[in-house]
Amino acid sequence: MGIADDAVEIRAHGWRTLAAVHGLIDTALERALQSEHGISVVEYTVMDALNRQDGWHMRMRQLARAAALSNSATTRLVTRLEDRGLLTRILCADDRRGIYTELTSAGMDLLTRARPTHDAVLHQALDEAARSPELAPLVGALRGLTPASGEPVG
Amino acid sequence: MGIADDAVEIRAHGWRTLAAVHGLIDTALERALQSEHGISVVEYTVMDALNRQDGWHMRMRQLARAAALSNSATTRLVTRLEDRGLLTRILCADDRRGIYTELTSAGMDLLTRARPTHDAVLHQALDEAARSPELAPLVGALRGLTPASGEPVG
DNA sequence: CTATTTTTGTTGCGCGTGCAACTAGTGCAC
DNA sequence: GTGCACTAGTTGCACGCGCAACAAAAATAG
Repeated sequence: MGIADDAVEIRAHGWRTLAAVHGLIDTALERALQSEHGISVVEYTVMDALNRQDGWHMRMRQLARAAALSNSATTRLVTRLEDRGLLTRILCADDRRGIYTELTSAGMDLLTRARPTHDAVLHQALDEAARSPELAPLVGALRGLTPASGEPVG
Repeated sequence: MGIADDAVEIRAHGWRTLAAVHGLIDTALERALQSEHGISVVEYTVMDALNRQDGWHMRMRQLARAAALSNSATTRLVTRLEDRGLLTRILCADDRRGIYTELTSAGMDLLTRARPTHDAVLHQALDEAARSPELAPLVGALRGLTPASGEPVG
């Protein structure tokens, strides 16, 4: 096996590890957020992204990128949250194609209530992943990432 | 903001980054594998896991863990692949609850054809992720993981 | 041996998703 | 101005998913 083959295998291994850790955390968060607050992980992610803008609006397209969702899924997710009164659609005046979304106060309340659950479960899931010899290295690397570097994901 | 709050924020940031990279790669792989070989990422993952056992059987439960799937999803995924002649169910004699699964030669062929696509797209997606300042650190950390340490994910 | 609990895999069901096709609005060429 | 390409968001549709309930086999208790 040559150097090039090694690189391929390292990438594949890294991807398997990444997917495993992601699945572990995602499943844990999904169950906790769903049972305790009636929202899914993507819904939490979108609301958190909106709140992170601190009063700023976000377009559907940005939301789609922030949540790694397709356009259609984003449309329906926003519709769902709007029907529940957690956010509002705001037509943009200068570009009549664009639609801004904004958290309502009810949305912020729910987010505030859900955040402790989210953070606790995330903490717990990471610890559990770190207990697996296969996943521990990635979890360790994750802890080294600093929020300071780079731009927000959305 | 205290030290504890920093830890919470670092975890949340790491998780957002992880999810973003995962989504990027997963979407790219999904499109490529689906259009070029007619299989999904999970299907490829399962077949790859089976092949990795090198002639060994795997039980449904192991497959479920390896692919981060529920029991029901695993049942249907195996049924799908079996209907396409890519793998076979093998009843286990000593434990009549257990069901082993094994790749057929057709399954191995398809896997062999799909692997170059998978590896190339993975390479490309990682490079694209590395171009984002926000995601680059994690991609770099991923390259540092070595396949030698630890046990297989399943 | 019989009763209970646990494990393994399968099905009914509702729901969220991506893709493709579509409508509506913008920007550019000329 | 008119025509054309592009972007933003929505809808029809088929499909895979998780959850809960289930059947069957094994392990454990008495």
